[in-house]
Amino acid sequence: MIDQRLLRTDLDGVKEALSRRARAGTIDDIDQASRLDARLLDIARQRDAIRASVNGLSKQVGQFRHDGKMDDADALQAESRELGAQEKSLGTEHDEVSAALNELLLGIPNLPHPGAPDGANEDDNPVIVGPIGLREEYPPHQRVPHWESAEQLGILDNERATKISGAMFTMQRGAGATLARALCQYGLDLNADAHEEIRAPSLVSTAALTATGQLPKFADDAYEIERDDLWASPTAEAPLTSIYAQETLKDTELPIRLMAHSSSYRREAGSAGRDTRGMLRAHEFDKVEMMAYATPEQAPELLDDMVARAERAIAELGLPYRVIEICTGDMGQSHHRTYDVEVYAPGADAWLEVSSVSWLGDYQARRAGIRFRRHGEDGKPLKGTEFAHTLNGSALAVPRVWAAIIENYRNEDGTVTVPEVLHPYMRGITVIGGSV
RNA sequence: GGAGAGGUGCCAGAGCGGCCGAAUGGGAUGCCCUGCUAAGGCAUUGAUCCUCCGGGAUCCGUGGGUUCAAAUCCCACCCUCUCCGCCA
Repeated sequence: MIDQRLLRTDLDGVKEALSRRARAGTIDDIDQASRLDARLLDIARQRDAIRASVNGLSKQVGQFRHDGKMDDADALQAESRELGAQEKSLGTEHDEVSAALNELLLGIPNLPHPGAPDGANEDDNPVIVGPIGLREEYPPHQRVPHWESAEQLGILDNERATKISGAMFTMQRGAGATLARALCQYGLDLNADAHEEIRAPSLVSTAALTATGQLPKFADDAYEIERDDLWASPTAEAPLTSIYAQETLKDTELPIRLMAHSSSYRREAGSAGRDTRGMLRAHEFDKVEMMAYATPEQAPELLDDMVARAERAIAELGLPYRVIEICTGDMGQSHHRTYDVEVYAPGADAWLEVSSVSWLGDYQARRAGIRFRRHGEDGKPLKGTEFAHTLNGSALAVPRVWAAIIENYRNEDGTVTVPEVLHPYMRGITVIGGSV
């Protein structure tokens, strides 16, 4: 959520920033929100004034009754009762306007960082690193898409996964399953130097998904477990961000950096029919996620560090990759500034997004009620609190990295060499397929 | 799922429907006392919103209700603890 007060203090600035996002209707929503905000303020002032009178009268009533002046008390009670009726109607109006405003605000995207590149869509995302490790030519045996080679090797069995759960579910077997698990462990170990490992719930509350921005606007993208008012977490970002919801942290304990391996569940409602083959897009997939709570001052450096970590994971696997910055037209609703790491898969002949690292500003913190208190040089707490900044990003998205390994490391005989950094986790498997 | 107990400030813990944003104790902070420490004395110690900066409103698990007035009464829900059941 953007800062509601900006609607009063810098409406033009908000509009200017959000117009860069090229999302239809946003400016109208801002105008509408601004009007509602003004009205709400007006109503709240009136209501508070009436409440003040009622409170004052009630006190007098108490005094009169205490002194035995019942007639005076009765008179004041009557007066107060009338005020109460006024307050009630104002209160109803206040609640209605407040609900409408809140709904609007929850749908208004975050303000993009001034340095984020302008652009209309994903075609305008500038490449800022690489490509690194990309070959001029790929031999024919690496031009085989993984859904063919992996099925041949017997390490991917999506046909049977479909039998179990339907289309767009995947299943790895044998060395393929081992490889998927190895990637999780690798992703965690690589970042354990700076992150606390979390194993969080996979089913999360409506509040948790609202905090991160998936709700209310993108409800169709998530699996809902209606009976229990829970949602299958579409990313570990959701549970990780709600860990400190409604808490006030100390600036001295920031940044708090967490990582989690989790399964992620997505209905992929908006991308039905896209990337339906292999491991490129599935309803359920595993990844290792990084998350940070920070002060506004710490955030830029953390963003760079998290991108570097995502990059390093791919680089050390020996996969060709590049880093792009997401332009204003392609950014997610909650994002303030975002970088993607993409890996090249020669078989599918595509750049696959394997990490998306974002700085959310205080957008999610405001929704989740995550605050922090500053402390002075002398270590004493200062007056007041601020919303924290949050950042998150995938340290390693398993399926697409898995696919990229199968395609990039495919040998002429159809076997797949396991990247060296994964050897500690592969139970001795260094080559997939062939006579092991 | 069943039975019972409970959810109050940084912590513990009290709270007749009005004098309760909240006793008391602990902690923390400041000052005094003191050669130092300990002990002691005094004081301070929540957040959010609005503000004509005087102040006003709200918050005692959450949401409703009763009342001139609710931490206190009523209803629903959530969570925690104990016992039983079930279970990895």
